Amino acid sequence: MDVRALETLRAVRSQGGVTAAAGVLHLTPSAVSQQLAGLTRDAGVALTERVGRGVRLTAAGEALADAAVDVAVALERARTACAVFQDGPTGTVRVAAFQSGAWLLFPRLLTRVAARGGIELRCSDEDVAQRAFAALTDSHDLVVAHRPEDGEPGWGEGVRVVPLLREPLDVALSVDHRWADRASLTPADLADEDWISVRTGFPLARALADVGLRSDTTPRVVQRINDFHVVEALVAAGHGIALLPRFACGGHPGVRLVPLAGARAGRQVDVLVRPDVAERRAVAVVLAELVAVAAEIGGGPGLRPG
Amino acid sequence: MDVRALETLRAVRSQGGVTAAAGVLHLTPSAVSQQLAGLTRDAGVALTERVGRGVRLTAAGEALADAAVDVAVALERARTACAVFQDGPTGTVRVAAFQSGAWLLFPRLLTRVAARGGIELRCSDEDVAQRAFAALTDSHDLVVAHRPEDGEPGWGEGVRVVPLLREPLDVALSVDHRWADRASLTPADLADEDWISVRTGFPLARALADVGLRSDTTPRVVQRINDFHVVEALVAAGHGIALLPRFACGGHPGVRLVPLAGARAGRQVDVLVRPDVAERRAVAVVLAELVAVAAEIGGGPGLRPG
DNA sequence: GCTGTCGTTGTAGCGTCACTGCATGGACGT
DNA sequence: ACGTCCATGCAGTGACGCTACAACGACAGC
Repeated sequence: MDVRALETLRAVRSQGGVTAAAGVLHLTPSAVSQQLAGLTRDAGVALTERVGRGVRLTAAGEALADAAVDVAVALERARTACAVFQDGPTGTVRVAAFQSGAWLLFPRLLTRVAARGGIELRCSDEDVAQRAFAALTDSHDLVVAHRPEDGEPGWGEGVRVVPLLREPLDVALSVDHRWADRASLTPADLADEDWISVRTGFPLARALADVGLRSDTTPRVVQRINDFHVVEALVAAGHGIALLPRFACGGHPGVRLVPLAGARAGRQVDVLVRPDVAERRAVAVVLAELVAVAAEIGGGPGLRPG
Repeated sequence: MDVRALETLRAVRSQGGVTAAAGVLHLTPSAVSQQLAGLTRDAGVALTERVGRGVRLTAAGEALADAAVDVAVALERARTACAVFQDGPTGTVRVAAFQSGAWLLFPRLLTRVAARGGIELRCSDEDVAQRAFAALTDSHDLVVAHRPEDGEPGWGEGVRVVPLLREPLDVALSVDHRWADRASLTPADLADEDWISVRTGFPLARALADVGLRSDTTPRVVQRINDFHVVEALVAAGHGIALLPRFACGGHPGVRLVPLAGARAGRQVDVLVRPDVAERRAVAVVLAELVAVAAEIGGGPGLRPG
């Protein structure tokens, strides 16, 4: 029973298909298929079953994929076991984050990690839908993801979740808006406004719908923009209002953030990491620094990154 | 980091050398050496160091060998994970035991396992010194070993120990001996007798020395025979007396076993199994049957195998 | 001190195995 | 009904690990 094949099986599960798994493994789909065939032969039971034009893991496949994670963890522990006998944690760590999270965290994180020395950070921002965050753990060591705070915390199977911070969502108004000077706003106040939201399937889309539920209305979404800086520009120009995270936004001079009263709106920012990757000392160090950065930001709501 | 190489490192530790490890792995010493070299390159630290004309594991090597056991366990769990989705436990299990243990346990064990079906037993008797028992776990799934009951229970590193039974040691006399009809004997009674013991380094050699200590004498050993049936034949012919285990001996018509009073003498019978091998369902079943057989024997001291 | 032997380490040759590329078959959407 | 996408099977090729052989170092005996 080959470890590479087990890793492949795990990738097929998290990526949801042979071709996608081949992508993150830097292989051809044919190679993945052959590894699965060999693994199935070793296991003696079917591990995948065809569903439509794709494949899905059987119950046995799921169990084996779970076991594959344990194998990977044990292997990584083995690497760590002899790594302590040499120098400190070293190597490159690949970190992915959604844009506003990247804007909020990466500058401080890079500073702190550079100060420690020995670890090279490879940061990248990824604009993916809610369900796609877990799959990023195949190509990145640490994945900073966000979700509605009241949503289920289920990110996916075989992925460890480390909470970073809860970020309140404020109402972003143009400074020329009639309520720009209000200390707070209720859902009822916002019933008849033009809204700028994000694309459906992305974490903050549901947060706005939840706010609408409080006033028994459906928010009138006139634009769907994912990049918050673009949203800010639109809000400043008076093209609508938006729900924006407090820490990551608010720098635009033409935009005012007003807290929401009578409704609890927020997003939860988590770090996703595969258990085996988490065993790497360098990854553990970066994760700890990430938590520290989040504590700094969450502790003082007015803080800016840098 | 290859799992084969990790397994090789573990074998080098338990076998105490490259050539011996190559033997149990069915490889040439050159292949083992190359695997070690590759593993050392991956680890970044020296895993072995030369001592005399052999090698020894460094601290890093020991740590990595420990981790290798965990990897093997995880891999075996993976196999078991999908094995539950097919049929019951199956396969062949290799069991080794010292001679008198084999005589005592194998017949009943074979009967019980055959009654379950699906598992093929490959039994063998091994006459090795105390320290060599642990190394047998590389070539056998289960190893039945024995040791003086008051000795340290340390069998070796990375091996799981399951106690089977404690077996008292009685004094074996010829039926013509002047004390053959005594109900019990004290160490002082035996101070001036000719003894038949086992070869030095074997478990029961120390038990006799301990009995001698109780009477402040050194037992006069006139023969050293490892096979208890040969010992019985010599005792019956009046060539000396011996310390023999109660359950495994006593069938000879010319020999009488007399309990020892005033001194507690016994041997402890254990099963040695590698943690990864213990994960195999078939091995676990056989181990459970072995424990059951031992309970039968230990429960009624007069029982004979069959 | 020299020699014989044992055990580990390096090198050339070879076999095996896994991956690439391409072709095939099935399933969904237009 | 056709095109597209995805998974799978098959031949070719490359790399990797093993065997066989040779060399070096270390211990024991004369």
